[in-house]
Amino acid sequence: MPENARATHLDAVRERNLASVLGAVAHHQPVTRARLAELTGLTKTTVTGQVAVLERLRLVVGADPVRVGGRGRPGAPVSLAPGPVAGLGLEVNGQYLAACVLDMTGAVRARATVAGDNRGRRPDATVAALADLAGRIAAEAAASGLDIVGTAVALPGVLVEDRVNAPNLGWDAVPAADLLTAALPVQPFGVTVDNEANFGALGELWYGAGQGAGSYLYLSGETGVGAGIVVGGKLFRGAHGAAGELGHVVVDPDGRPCRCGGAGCLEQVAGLDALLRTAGIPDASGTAAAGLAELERRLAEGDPAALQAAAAAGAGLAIALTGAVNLLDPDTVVLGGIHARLAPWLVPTVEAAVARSGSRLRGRTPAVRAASLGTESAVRGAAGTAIARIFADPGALA
Amino acid sequence: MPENARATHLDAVRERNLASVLGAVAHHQPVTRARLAELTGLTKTTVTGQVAVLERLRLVVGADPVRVGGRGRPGAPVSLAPGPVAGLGLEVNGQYLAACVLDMTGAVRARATVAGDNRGRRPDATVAALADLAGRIAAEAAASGLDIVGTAVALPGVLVEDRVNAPNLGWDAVPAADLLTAALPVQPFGVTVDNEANFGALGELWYGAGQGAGSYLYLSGETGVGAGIVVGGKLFRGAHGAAGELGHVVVDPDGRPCRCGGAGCLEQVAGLDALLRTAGIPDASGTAAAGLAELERRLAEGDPAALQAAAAAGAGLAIALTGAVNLLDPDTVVLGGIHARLAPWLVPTVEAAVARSGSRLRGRTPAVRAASLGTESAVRGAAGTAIARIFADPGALA
DNA sequence: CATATTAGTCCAGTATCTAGACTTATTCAT
DNA sequence: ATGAATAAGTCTAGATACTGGACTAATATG
Repeated sequence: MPENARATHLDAVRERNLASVLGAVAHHQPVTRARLAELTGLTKTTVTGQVAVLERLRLVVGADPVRVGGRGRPGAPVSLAPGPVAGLGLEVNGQYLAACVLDMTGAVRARATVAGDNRGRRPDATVAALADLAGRIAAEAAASGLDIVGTAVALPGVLVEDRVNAPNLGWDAVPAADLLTAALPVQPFGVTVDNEANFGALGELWYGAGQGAGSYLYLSGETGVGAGIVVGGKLFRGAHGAAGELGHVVVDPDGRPCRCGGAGCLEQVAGLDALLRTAGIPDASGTAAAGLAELERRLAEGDPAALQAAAAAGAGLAIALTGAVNLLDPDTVVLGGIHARLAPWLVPTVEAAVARSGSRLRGRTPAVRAASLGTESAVRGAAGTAIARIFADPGALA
Repeated sequence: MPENARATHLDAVRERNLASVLGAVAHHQPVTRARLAELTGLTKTTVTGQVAVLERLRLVVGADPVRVGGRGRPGAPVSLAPGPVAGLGLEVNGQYLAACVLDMTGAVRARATVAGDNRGRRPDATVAALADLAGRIAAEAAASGLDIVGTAVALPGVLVEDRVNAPNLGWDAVPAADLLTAALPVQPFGVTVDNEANFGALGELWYGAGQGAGSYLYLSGETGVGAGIVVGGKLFRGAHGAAGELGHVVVDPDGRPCRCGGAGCLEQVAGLDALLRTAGIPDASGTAAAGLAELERRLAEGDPAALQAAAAAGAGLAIALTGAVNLLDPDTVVLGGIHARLAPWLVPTVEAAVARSGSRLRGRTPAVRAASLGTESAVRGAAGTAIARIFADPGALA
């Protein structure tokens, strides 16, 4: 039996149309009310009313009347307001905490990072440190006239029923959303928690290398390897929110056993630890960043072990991504995290494999690119998500 | 910049609520208006009005007042009408054409199959034969008081921008939807064309082994191997509708070259041709069904070559499905087509592999089952899709 | 047989959108 | 300069769909 649609009431129409007008402003700013009416299919009357609401919510402001030289009365254009409404993105990582404030226009208005080893630290201690960082950056934002209305937090782990498993942090079934909601100030849009790969995918989609792609796959490589899947501009989360575990796709049936219980997983050839091991770089624990830098140096020099490590990673990625492309049919594949840094050694292999496989079926070959936001993909995506929630339901600010 | 919602008008509210009421009837029939008001969150007044519309459209009918023994005035329940509104499903396959008529309740009201080799036949000839079959079954349905309002057609190929590539039929960029729309009578809901694996997935979801699964993966094995992906009760089509090409996931990097351009694809170990080859069964062309029967016989006898073929297919499926499960996070995996018939020899291997990999991350292990509709999965899914379009927009019948 | 209880209908009221007339602001031609 | 043409934005009336509560209908209970 097909599923059924949820009932809608009249006020829902208003809310939807408010979101629709705000979205049209975002995509076409600066834009007049008359043009908004064309864009949304609503009448001028309705648009005027909705714009008035959005102005009252301080989400849009009147812009300078940019005349191009038409005939009649010139329109009074509106644009997204560069404040005071803002969203906060936070990120917890093995090596650092990061924060980033975005205003409605998507501009970065504040950012901060706190280095420190979060692996093995107690979850509540990490959450307290994050709340402290959030408090400081919120104060900084307030000083420049911004008001944070929602927060999103990127974690390096899998969400299972509102609990987070993050092996690289030593977190096991931690109710992260609850802890964070309790630790952070109350906000109209509350706190959203998700996987670092998912937010990274959105970050690159909105502000980085994924712009313009309707559907794409973002590969997030650190110690572990994960993927964020975007379809039609939205995250694909799977049935229980655990989609995108690309790191545990089997790329070598006879390969090394993996901490996931399987063997020959992608993570065992393309994760940071695996790369350093194969390249013969000592695992000076806690200095992952240093290890990566050393690997890059040796690759640039042409060190054979390093090149072999990159080749193995490239081959593994090629197999895993070929499979993912056949299964998901994306526009674009973006390599993020360590794989963005190693892109020169990986992209050609991956691109060739993806182009070869299935090309005779699909006709079209997805582009393969390196991420362009570096280590910021996930925080930016998180902050963007906080903003996106405002776009989805601006009326909730009232 | 986040995407924007489309504007809604008042009449859209009416349409949505009409669909909502119809859906509630479907899921809870027989059901009174008062209960429908509770279920949908609409008022009794509104529900009464909507039910009146649905009765006028002949989608629901009054049912016998089933009293359980409450106090007050007994309700006058309504149920889905077992006619005259009906949907038609069609399927084109290498070896046969099939058709199936479903009424609103999901009951099969007519079915027919025409055997014949469609491989290499000209697309327009195949379409003409299909239209002929559709005409005959529509006449049969009309004789029992049914009126077909929409048709869906399952094809063994990939859709690329409204054109179908179906290597097993010899179809290359055939504008199937246009040909079929022209060949079939005009209907309110028109003609929907999709992949056989996608419709098979929906067929098993609604009427077969996938019932109750929110998200699942349906494996459709014939000469080729494809997958239908259902997420949250809806098909996942990917960016360009070509998602689910599981047959071309790499399961053996050193394996045989494949017609897709790659090498070591799943299809090369788990497709029907590959299975027969490995089992040493001569490829008596055109008798695929006979080949499969022979393979089953030899497996039952314990023939070593046949067992080896099944083991290789099982191992390949295990790798491909493990990857798919990690990427998509479904509830359930359903093996369809030839793999349903071979399930006894495949399910244990696949189930063990899927349970092993990623279990430490996700906690939950998807169930692995054989399809239960046999060769009918795809036609049933197609017919169900025709019906589903009525459920999605009942007002379009007016 | 009266009362309680629940189903379904009727009717007035509210919120939202639409349509078209009207006002305002600007350009272009005379 | 001045008036016609043009386009933006506002105002008013009207249509539509839902809500809420009063009302009628049908049945069980005591």
